[in-house]
Amino acid sequence: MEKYPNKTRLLVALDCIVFGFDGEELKMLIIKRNFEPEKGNWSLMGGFVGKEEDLEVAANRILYELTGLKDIYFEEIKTFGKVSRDPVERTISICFFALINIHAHDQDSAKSQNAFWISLKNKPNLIFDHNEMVDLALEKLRYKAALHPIGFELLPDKFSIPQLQKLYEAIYDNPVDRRNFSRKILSTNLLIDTSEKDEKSTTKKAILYKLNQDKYQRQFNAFHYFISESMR
Amino acid sequence: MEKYPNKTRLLVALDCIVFGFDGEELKMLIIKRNFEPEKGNWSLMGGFVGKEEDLEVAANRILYELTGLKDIYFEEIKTFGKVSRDPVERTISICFFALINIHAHDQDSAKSQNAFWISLKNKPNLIFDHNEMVDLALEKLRYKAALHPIGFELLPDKFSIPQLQKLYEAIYDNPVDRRNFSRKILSTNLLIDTSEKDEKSTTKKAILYKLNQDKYQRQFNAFHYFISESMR
DNA sequence: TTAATATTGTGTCAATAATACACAATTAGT
DNA sequence: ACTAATTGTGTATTATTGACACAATATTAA
Repeated sequence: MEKYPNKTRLLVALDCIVFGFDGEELKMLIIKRNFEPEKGNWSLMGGFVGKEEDLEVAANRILYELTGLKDIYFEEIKTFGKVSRDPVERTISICFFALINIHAHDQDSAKSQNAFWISLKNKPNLIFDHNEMVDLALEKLRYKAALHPIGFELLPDKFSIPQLQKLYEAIYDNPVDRRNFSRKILSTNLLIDTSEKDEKSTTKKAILYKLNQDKYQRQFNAFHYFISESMR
Repeated sequence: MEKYPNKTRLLVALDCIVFGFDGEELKMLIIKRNFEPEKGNWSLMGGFVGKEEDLEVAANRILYELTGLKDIYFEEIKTFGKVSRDPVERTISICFFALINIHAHDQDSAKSQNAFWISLKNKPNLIFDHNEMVDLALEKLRYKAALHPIGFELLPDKFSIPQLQKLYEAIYDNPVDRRNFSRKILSTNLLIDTSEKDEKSTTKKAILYKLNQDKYQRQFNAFHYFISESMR
């Protein structure tokens, strides 16, 4: 089994920031720990990598345990590896963030993990280096969403442009010009008019669009400049 | 020592793609292995993370062993963790790329590691998943260099705009319009005219510039769009 | 000494994109 | 039908990009 002699073997964990959007604020899932160490304190969802488990498989497993969802959009951020980052025993943690439609996840899965949605603005203190992880995740989300059509992952299948705008305003905590935003989004040709309207609205009902999945996947890595530099 | 019971501990390695530029072509350092496994074959420079060694410290150690340089620019790419990626024993590898001035590194350090510079265009087959790592490193370098002034890390302290242009042409394997490139670079105000000239040139000698270090560090994360989308 | 050659620095112009706005249309509730 | 809130679309100005031309500098060879 151990064929490289005299080498150190370490615990390898994954920790995940799950972002969601409720129509008003950017939210994330955190866990109230009901186990030691740090029982009762807040942490990110995580888990150890199994002996015969690929890293990607472990990430999907952890996201599934938390949300009951498969094929979630997620992205690696950084591997945290300070010697004493976990005071119990040295653990390397591969940190990633995931984006989900907040209304689509399984409530029971979240409950079983003791998970709660909180607004990024009221984030409590988290254990270990998890605060640093969240800061980096938000930074990466902002970076990525400014250039690539990543925001759609946080919305339902059908959504209006005002909804999308509110999402961007929540991500960047900054107002966006309605007219210019709409023009930019429509010029990408990523949206298909469903000819339905947003019935939730109390005044003029906005047109609901869906993603052009083909184009979305083909052009995902293209630059779009959704958000101007000064706002990021 | 082992305080999380029943959990798997894994070997944790680092593997590094070191890029350099000789004035004509984009190059990288690879190792001819004189040890088993895969003795005689080509691989990336790497090493295991020590028992009491921070990840960042290990990365700097490995880069120092290879190049004799400290404070090198490097950036994490991804952590590779397929179960059977190392056929000898399961090993997680944190992959990163580094950029150095090819003329500044220590030849003896490279020799002691059995390292050689090769052009990206003549890259031989590498062991394990190292080919995949190089592909990803090049992709990340192209992405990053298109938006951020990362290219300067590959040049000497004093360099001309034509030199910088040749570097970008090498990175993207594509010709660049001289006039527009020059305008774009100068408009960033990142360059300071040293009022010296490039004596290597056989015709009109180009002006040598140096980096405005202050501005470089302050605006590193600003978007610059050095390279148009169609070229990346 | 001058002409030829290669390369560098700078300039122009049209097309495109970004920014800052204004106005008309839709819907629910008075 | 009038009001209030919100949505969809338009327009004028400014800034940036992309395609191109030309003059200046340095070396080499006639």
